Amino acid sequence: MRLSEFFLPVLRETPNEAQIASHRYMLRAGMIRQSSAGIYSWLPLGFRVLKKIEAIVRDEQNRAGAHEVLMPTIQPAELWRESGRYDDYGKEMLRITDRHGRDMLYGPTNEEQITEIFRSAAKSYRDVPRMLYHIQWKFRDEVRPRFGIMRGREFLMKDCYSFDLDFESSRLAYNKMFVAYLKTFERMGLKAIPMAADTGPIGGDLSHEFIILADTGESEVFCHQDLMNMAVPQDVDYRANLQPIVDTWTSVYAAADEMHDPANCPVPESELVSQRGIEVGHIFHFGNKYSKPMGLSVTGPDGTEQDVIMGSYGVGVSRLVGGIIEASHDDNGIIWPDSVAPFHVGIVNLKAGDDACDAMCADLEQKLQAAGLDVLVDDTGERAGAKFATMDLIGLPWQVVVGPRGLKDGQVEVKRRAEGDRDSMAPDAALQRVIAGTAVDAATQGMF
RNA sequence: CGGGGCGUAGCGCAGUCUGGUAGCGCACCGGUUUUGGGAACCGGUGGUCGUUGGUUCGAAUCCAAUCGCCCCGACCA
Repeated sequence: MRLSEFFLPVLRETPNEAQIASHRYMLRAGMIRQSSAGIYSWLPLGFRVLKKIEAIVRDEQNRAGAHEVLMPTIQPAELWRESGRYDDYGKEMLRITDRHGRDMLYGPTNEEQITEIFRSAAKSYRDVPRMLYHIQWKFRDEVRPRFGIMRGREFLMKDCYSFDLDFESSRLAYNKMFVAYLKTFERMGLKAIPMAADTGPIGGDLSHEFIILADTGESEVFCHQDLMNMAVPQDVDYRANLQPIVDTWTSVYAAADEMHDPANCPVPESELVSQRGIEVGHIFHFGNKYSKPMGLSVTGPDGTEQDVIMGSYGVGVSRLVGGIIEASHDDNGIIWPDSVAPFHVGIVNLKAGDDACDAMCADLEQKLQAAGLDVLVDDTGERAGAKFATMDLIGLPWQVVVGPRGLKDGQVEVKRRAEGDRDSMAPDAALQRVIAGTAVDAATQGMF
């Protein structure tokens, strides 16, 4: 991609409404634009990150055995009257009346909708277990949207729903999602802590929040230090028994500040870690909370009708964009993990229009693309300092600097955004270092 | 929903107290000299001062209403 042809409206100064790092940088790096309170447009750079995160979430859901569907954003009120939540949900639900006077709503979540879909199709115990998910925009009319994309009113969420015959089977689904979440967040370069959570308005008796660690996070998390270094399982067989993995992760102390009681904490202070964090995922087992009132049942092996046992599993996809920035930035801008970077490498042409520089940049771009990397070439007429500042701001993992001075000696410079140091080397060596040093996520390969 | 703050050019701000017809920096356009960490100089473009009503000879400025946005708290993917 040539920057001279791209749409990247960077801001040199921070808009005064943006207080936290992710909001400031998303606005400055031209990733998003605010439409109204808590509602944003995604510009090309932000859109690429959002889509890459979505692709990774999708890939892990598929691996766990869930099937993707797509439900509408607008739902009929009748469904919510069936579950009883139409009256319970309150002002957070955006209610709409269509031209015929029918009560509709913009979905804040999809338990009712998925229950309706499943009940119309599932009749026998042979139709379960199943897991269905979708990645769709939600709307919750928050009283106070804030922190940019992190607590918007409109947000992109992956929500998965499990359908099982009994509790024990449902627990297997819960465990699959638990493990899938560990892997999903790790794949985005995040350290996620699963924490036992209140089941809240959705109800039920088994629930975990997944909190990613970031110094600027909203809530404080207390946990045993062992959790910090716990290895996320690789190459998981989702048909195998996952209970040992879940047990390993849930046996270690972890609590949000409202649940944490320093006086009665089982972990000695020397082993206790206190960190700030952001909730990016939440999984619930909620039994027959929806299946019972909405009449979702199947005929069991013994010929009796049984309520289907359900769970729901959410990931805040758009929130993750902000969450990753909160977890990974410095004073100069964003530092993207390879897997979700909008481009893996930025080539800085210090003298656009110079034949040698132009040719070198084009050659590097072509070879990096051939190796499967997403490449942004700054071929604008900006001065060097401005180009460097923009590159640091948008946070691409690698920068390759091509200028007449270095090129005279057959050298280009390679800079790793995270560490900041620059090395001069021959172009071939630069290619090799960047290609070898980039972990392109398979789910994002060739997306753009 | 309680408390606080702010709406003046794309962004950051001054001007409001004390009314006299809008300004600064950056950005943008043209030119010259420059060119390896946000260049300098010259010349330009761009604003119904959030909106509506009122007071006044005259309102960004005073009064009233209204809309929007942000921050703190309670609540949430």
